Amino acid sequence: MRGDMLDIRFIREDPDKVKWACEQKGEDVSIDRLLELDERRRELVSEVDSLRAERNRITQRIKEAFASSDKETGCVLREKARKLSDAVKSKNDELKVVEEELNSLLLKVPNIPDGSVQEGKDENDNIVVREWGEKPHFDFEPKDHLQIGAMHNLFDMRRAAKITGAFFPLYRGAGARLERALVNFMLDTHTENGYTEILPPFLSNRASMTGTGQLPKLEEDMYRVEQDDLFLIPTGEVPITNYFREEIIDEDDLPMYFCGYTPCFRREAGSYGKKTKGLIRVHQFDKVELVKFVVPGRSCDELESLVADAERILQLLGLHYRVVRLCTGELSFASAKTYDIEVWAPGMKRYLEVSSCSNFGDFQARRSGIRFRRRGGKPEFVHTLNGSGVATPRLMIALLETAQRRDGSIVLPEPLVKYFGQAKIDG
RNA sequence: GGAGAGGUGCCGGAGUGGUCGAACGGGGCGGUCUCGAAAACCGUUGAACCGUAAGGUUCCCGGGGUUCGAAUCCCCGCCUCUCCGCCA
Repeated sequence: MRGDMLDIRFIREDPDKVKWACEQKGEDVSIDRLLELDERRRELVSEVDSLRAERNRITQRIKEAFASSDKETGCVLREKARKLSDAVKSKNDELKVVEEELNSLLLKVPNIPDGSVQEGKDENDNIVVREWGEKPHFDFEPKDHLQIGAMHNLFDMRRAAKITGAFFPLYRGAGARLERALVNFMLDTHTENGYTEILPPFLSNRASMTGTGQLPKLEEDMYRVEQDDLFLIPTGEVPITNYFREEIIDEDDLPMYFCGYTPCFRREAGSYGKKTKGLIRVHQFDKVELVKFVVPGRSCDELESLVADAERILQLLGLHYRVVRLCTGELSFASAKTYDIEVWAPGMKRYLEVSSCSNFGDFQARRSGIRFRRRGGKPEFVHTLNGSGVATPRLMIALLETAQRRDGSIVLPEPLVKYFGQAKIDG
């Protein structure tokens, strides 16, 4: 359906489409400059190649000359080869400069929205594609998670701020145990459903961050360990997707499904004060991530089932939610198509995004060199997908607010009981 | 952190300045044989870039350097292994 998008060839063939994508996603990249560089690059490559070809021919003759003790010819040729080598070098340096700029521009070109995504500017253009369950009714005024948390001493944001800084969470007692229970419940649910569990490193290097598309754009949004040039992962997507960076996967091994628990670290630069009460927006949160590697033709269907797999968590917990298809303007840099899952938090009286499920097409695979080979064929890029299945803080918010009773106790949904160890939080 | 060893194709493993994109073995693929299979035998089997093509160029962990010429020599980095130290 879609070709080799974001391949330089694709950009060459359909620059308008790429420009449109940049516009839709609000990315400022000069495609014209990029094409200019591309053309210059090809010119230089030809020049360097033919210079080298000639150099190689002479080099061969030098060998022969010396082998037949024709020192004179040998020396003359050697002088000639030396000059050619110098020429190769300077042309090649020129080429490197061009390639460097070309490359850095290329890395800033966003993925192209899939044809099934509606055009739009902001969240008002997102489309609710379905809802599950309904908003619970209370015969009392439901408390929000902060009130509930305070009542049962589940978190302590104030002291967490002392330890680290504002907006770092700290769970305690039943709160900590509930967090742990949720993570385990989700992991078990997904592994029973065919996902292989991964527990990856929580820091990633620059190459990995570039591979999944966090870099270069989001450098400022990530915590960075300067000394080692590593980044704290903003999502489990990064380490899990990069698991296969620079590899050629056997076709028979596809599709591959992985899930993994990781904490996620986000600086959330500039977002203070923006609906950031309590646990809703924090610098560190836990998440179970789902990642798929699939054959190109399958990724559309795989996205639908990925969303369904994430939804299952909320269904099992009996939480009302809706699924939203993001418009072009709301898509992330790397995404071709994204569904958000928003769970209803009765205390906050609003929907909270707990999952974002995306099809990246071959965008990430291309950047990270993740390929597969069909029988007897040439390597091709896989398609990658991922989604949260799901993020805990907001899940916990929705759960606490939904499961509260008039007396302030929390009655846990049945599937969670064996993980939590008891059916109720009270007293 | 200290001392050594090493990173070569899908895998194992040669190669230590030209004739090497790379011996040899295994695997894969195709074929012969067979009722079929195994075995045996024969053939084939890396990737990227430029080019309509013919063809050319590059790649032996990554980056620099020496040289007419580097997988092969030198320097830096990354990674792996062994030993010592330290530590959860």
